[in-house]
Amino acid sequence: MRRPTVHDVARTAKVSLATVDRVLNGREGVRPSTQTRVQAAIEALGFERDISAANLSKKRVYRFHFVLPDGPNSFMRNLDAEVRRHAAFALRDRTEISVTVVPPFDTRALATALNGIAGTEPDGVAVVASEASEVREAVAGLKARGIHVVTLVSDLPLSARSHFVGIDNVSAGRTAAALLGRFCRARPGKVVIVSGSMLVRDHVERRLGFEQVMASEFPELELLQPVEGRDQSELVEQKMRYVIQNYADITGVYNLGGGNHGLSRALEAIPAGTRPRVVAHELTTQSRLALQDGKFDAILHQDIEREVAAVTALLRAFCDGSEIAPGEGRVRIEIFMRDNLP
Amino acid sequence: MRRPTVHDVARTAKVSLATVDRVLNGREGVRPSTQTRVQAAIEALGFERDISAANLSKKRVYRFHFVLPDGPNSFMRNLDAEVRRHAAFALRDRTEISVTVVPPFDTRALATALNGIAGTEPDGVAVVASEASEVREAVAGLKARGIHVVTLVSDLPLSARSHFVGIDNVSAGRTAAALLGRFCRARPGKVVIVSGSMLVRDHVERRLGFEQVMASEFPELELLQPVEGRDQSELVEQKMRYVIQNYADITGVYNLGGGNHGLSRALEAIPAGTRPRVVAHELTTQSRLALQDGKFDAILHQDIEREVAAVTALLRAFCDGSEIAPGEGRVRIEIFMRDNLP
DNA sequence: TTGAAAGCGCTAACAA
DNA sequence: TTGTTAGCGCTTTCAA
Repeated sequence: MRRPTVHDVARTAKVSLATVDRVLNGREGVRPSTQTRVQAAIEALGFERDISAANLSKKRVYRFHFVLPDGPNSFMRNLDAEVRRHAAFALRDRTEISVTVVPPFDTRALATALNGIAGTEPDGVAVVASEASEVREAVAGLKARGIHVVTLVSDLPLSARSHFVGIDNVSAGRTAAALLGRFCRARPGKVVIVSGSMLVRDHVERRLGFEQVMASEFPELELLQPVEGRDQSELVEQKMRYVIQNYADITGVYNLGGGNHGLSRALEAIPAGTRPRVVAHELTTQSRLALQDGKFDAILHQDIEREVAAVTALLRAFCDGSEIAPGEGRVRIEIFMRDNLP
Repeated sequence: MRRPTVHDVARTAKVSLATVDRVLNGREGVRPSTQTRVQAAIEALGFERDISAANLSKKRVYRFHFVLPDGPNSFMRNLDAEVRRHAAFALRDRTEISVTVVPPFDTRALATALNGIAGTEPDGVAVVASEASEVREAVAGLKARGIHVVTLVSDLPLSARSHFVGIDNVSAGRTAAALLGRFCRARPGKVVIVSGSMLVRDHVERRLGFEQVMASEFPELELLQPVEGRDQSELVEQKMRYVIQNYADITGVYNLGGGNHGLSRALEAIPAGTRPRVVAHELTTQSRLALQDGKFDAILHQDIEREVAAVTALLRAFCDGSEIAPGEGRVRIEIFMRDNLP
């Protein structure tokens, strides 16, 4: 059975193609009675419009702009690379993607960048957000000009952003605690959190989740004051060396931000047999190595490919004014250990 | 800049559209010299064919058939449901999907079913394989008729199947051991493997991987003789009750097959505080409940949605004779704990 | 071996 | 308010 086309609908409703098209696209200039007739025909035939044919015909081009943090953070560099990879791919779907990078943890620079791209009039913007009112205002400005904004990886709630794409970071923190807590039960002691910056929401949320579960399920483990490494390997290494020197019974480490390489190096100060259990975030060259040589026990990961694909799908949907499936943009938290590395 | 179309290529190469199309699709009847001229034009313009326009034009219909195990196994029922859900979706891509179910662990019935669908002449077949020579022969028969076969979830190596879609099951077993071993370190004792059937390859491989890592990394944990539950809750429950009664120091359980609900019920015979750590497979209603109430510690999962999508993508690629990306069809092993449930 | 022309399902300018 | 018609980029007869 051939699936019904606009022609079938037109014939059944006894109207022309153009009228069917008007009804289909909710354009005006159709008498209500005709309207219902066409609707009835659509229902009766179970007609569903062929999206690719529609796109081909309207040769609409979507222009999206990504704003990502600059700097050496491997996760962000991977994200950047994936966006550019995806850009080539998206061209086939009439989607042009451009990218700007801005200094990390610099809310002023981020806001300026966002205000700047308004002038290029893209159809949509994706941004790795930092928490600040100036950033919120910039997002509001874009929205006011009819440019849809989606936050990526780190959210900006209570702003004009239309959607968030990323993992549930509270849940990620809780999962880290569930793992680390179980890993450490054999040897109770102190647990260290390494964070990047409390300026970005994903880090705040991970810490929150981690502390929730630690307190309720593993009260025998003592949490030390978090170490702020600003996602910089050198800083993380230096601060962790200090912590390691000052506390003998560190049994677990949760790095919820970047700088895995620094953490990995700092751990070398401890003899292999007595190192703490380690849970960290994002699978990168360095964290993979650490997993393989046994320095890290588990990595929580977000699937960048899915995220970038979700961003463009969402932005396209916003541009078309089409329905967003609930949970769209929510990416699962993946857990990698040495034996299930992809 | 507009992206180049077949018209541009034709104009540049000074040939007609039809000739460009012949070159593009590798059809014969083009003089080598013309061939190169067209190729040159394609290169020069950086032409890339618009796939959706091509599909629209050829209105080719792909007909794929899935053969899945019948029975109460929740994972298989979910798989079945996902295939049917995907079928509706795939229609938009001119892909018609049909499904047959066959009794589980019955290689004769499976072979008969495979031989039967050859008559309906589909373009491709996806099958959850069982290990048997009659099944291999049936696959060879399909292949001989030009019908591509992809194995799904459980593979059939050394057969005429063109590809496998699923997780790396050895790796899954290893991961289960890496988790369970770490979880059990606080309380050394005996570990039980619950399997479905050694007739299906995925179970064999999981067991292999699990035993590898247990032996090399956690020699202090003693593995009991595996319990065969044939993926049936009642059987798993009954056999596990027996094991629990006979061994006091069971510290870990790995269920690599179905019947999670039975396992869950059997565990209730043990006081909550002293229950073993449990790792199982596949997120279903029952295993989710067990995770939530703390009976299970972790679930290894395969993303059914991805798998079914990969199957159709692969079968389409085989039909079109197009390139298969290396690693295509390989699905990541996901780990779920209570706190990262989707 | 090559080309002209019709058509896939949908949209949009223009005419009525 | 409605209809006619010419495309979008590609494929595919059919004829040359």
